Amino acid sequence: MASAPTSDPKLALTRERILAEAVAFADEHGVDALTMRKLADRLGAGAMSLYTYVKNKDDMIEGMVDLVTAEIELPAGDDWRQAMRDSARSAHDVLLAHSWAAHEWTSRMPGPARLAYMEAILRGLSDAGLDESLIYRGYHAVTMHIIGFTIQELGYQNFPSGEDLGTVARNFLQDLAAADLPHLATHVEAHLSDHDHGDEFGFVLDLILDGLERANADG
Amino acid sequence: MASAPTSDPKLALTRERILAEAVAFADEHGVDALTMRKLADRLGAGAMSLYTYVKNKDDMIEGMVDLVTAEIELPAGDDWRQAMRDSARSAHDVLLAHSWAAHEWTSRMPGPARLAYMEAILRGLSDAGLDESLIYRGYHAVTMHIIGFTIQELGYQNFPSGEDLGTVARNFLQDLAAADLPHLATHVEAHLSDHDHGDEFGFVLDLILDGLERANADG
DNA sequence: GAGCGGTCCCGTACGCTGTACGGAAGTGCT
DNA sequence: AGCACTTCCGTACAGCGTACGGGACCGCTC
Repeated sequence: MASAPTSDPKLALTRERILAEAVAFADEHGVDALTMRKLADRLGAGAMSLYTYVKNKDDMIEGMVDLVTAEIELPAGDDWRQAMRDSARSAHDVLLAHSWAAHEWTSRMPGPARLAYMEAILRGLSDAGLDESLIYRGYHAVTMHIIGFTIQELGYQNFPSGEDLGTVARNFLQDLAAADLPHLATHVEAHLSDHDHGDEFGFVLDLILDGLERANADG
Repeated sequence: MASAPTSDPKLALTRERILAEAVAFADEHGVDALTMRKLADRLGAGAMSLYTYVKNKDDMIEGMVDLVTAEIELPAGDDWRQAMRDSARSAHDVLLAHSWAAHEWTSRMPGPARLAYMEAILRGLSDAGLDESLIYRGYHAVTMHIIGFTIQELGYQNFPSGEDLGTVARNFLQDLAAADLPHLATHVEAHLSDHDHGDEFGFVLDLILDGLERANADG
C-alpha cells in the first residue's frame, strides 16, 4: 500500500472542494437546506472538520457566492453596448442556474471575484466614454437591473411547490377574479399564455443603456 | 377588582398586535434576530401562544411584509408619470424604513395588500395608455427597479457594523489600491465624497419611464 | 349554585441548528 | 525515538421552530 496519505479512500479536504460541494448542494436543495452536517456527510467528513477551512457558515456562503461569480463572463470587445449586454446576459444565466445566489449576493461583502466583476463593469462603462457621473449612476442602474430582474424572476419559482406552476397560477387566478383585481388578472394571464413577450431582460437593459447614451449625448 | 378580563395588565393577543410588534422588533434588530420566543416575551406572552394567530413563522413574516406594504402610497392623480414617481418613491421610503422587508418581499407569496399594490401599479401603467405588451414589461421594469435599487442600497448598510461606514470604506479603499482595481476605487471614492450625485433612484426610474413612453410612441 | 363546552394560553419536550473545545491520529524533522 | 504541527472529528451546549396536551377562564344552560 506504499505510503497512503489521508486522501486514499476519500479526497483531502480543501476550501475549494468544500465550496464546490456546497454550491452543488445548494443548487440541488436550496441554501436553506444547506447545513454543515449534511455538507460534511457529502464530503465524507465530520462537521467540525470544515471549520479548518472556513471561518464559519457565513464565511462559507460568502465563498460560495464568489465562486459562482467567477463563472460570469466579463464584458469584453470593442462594442461596449454589445459587451455590456453579453456580460449582463451571462450574469443573468449564472444567477438563474444557481438560484440561491442572487439573494446571497445582495447581503454579503464581495469577495475577490466579485470585486473583479465590479471593476470590469465599471471599466466597460468607462470605455463607453460616459462622463464620470454617468458611470457612477450607470453602474448602479445596470447591476440593479441584473440582480433585481433575476430575483424577481426567481421569486415566481419559490411559490408553493409540489404542484406545477401552471396549476398554482390557475388557482391563483380564480382568487384574483373573486377579489377585484382585473389588471392583475390580465397580467397573470399574460404570464401563463405561451405567446412570447420576447426578451424582457434585454428589453429593460436596453432601456437603461439607451437612456445612459442619450444622457451622455445631452450632458 | 370588578370583572378583570385577561387583558387587564397586558393587552389581549391578536394577529394585528403580533404582526405590528414583530415589525417593530425586526426594524430594531433585523429579521434574523427575530425569534418566536423573543417576540412573545415582548408581548408578555408565551411563545406557543402566538401560534393561535399565526400558522407558523413563515406565515408571520408574510403577514409582516403585507403590513409594511400597506404603508405604501398607491399611484393616484391625472399625471401618470408623476403618480408613478410618487408611488415608487413612497415604496422606496417604506422599504428603506423597514430594511428587512425588501429581502422578504422577493421570496414570499404576496398577501392582500401586496396584491392591491400590484393591481394599482398595473392600473397606473394602463392609465398611461401603454399598449398591453408594454404594460406587461413596464410593470416588471418598474417593480424591479424599486426592489432592486432598494436592496442594493441596503446592501451597503449590512457591511461590518461596529465601526461607521466611512471608516470601513476607507480601509476597504486601501485594499482596493493594493489589488489592481482603479475604476472600483474611483467609484468607492465617489460614494464617500459628499458632493451629491442627485436623485439616483429617480434618475433610473425616469430612464425606464422615458423608455416606456418612447417605445409606446414608436410601437 | 353546579356543570359544561369553548376559547385562549402556555410548559414541556423533540429534533435540528451552528459551533466551542479538547483530544486523537498521522506527518515530517531532527 | 521524540517532538512539533497539521488535520480531523466526537462530544456538548445554547438556541431555534413548533407538536402536543393540559390548565385557566369565559358565558351558557339547568
